[in-house]
Amino acid sequence: MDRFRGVLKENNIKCTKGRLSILKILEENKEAANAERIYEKCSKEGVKIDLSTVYRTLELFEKMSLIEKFDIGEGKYNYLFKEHNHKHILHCKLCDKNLEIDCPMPQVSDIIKSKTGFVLVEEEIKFSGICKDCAKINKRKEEK
Amino acid sequence: MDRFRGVLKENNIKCTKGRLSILKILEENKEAANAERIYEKCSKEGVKIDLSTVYRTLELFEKMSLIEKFDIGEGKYNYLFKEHNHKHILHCKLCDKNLEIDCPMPQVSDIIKSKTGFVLVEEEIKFSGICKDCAKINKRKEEK
DNA sequence: CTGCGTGCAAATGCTTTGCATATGT
DNA sequence: ACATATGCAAAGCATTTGCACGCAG
Repeated sequence: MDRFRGVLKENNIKCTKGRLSILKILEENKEAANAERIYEKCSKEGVKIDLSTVYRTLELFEKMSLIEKFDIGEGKYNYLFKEHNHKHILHCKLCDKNLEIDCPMPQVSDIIKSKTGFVLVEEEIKFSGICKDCAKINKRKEEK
Repeated sequence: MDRFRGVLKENNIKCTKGRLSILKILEENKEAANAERIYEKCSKEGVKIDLSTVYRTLELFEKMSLIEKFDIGEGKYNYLFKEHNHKHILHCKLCDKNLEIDCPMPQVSDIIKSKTGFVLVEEEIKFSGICKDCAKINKRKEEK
């Protein structure tokens, strides 16, 4: 349990029972969970906490890069402890610049799962396109 | 303009000024648009219509498979005229069954665009995983 | 002791729905 | 004429925010 205290201290986050409990729950969870689910788990562990506090805590953890928040559609979000996160490269076809983004697959994966019950275990993706800056330049050319 | 009347008739949808206008706007739009944007375009064309009617019309068109509704996160949706829609195969690694889904890339694309300004123009994806039925069987095995 | 964290209630923003009226066929 | 489409206002729902009080450092 002191491990979690340490994590919070390292990130200059004040220790409170709620935050410790949420951190623990997130760390133990392999799968992404939503605020409600985390709220319920807190209750089960006897930690009385308000749902709004759960949201605020998750927001804080995300800002501190302890977890990743991802949008699963319908205005809902899941939260996942950062551990095996990986990135993707967006390669601009015009300027050859590379831009790094968090892997968007957890979202796709969750969407597909909720709609079809299909669980993705493997995927290969290659992204390429046109970056913001090049898009601007392109637009200017078109306007001439 | 009669083209649109025809489309509605074919689908047994009553013709109203609002529906015609929305169908026209959708057909002319290359990019996916949200209800608000469609509502604004109606107004610009002098078609007075309520936002709730726009939503109901979009819901109807989607049910009739004239358009595709896709979730772009934050509880928001975009609508796209069906024309160049393509599908993907989900291949189950356990039973070898194939499941067809609408390409999830428009969503990913819109999400990436809104967050980074990067416009995807090309992607290669290969999905494989475990289908609903096999997941069930697997679970049963684990429980033993 | 002081500022940050919290509970509670109310607000938000997009979308959906109920109901009385208007409109297409 | 009759069912169905529409406008208006109000409800839904996950998430966010304002405010007064409470607790960690």
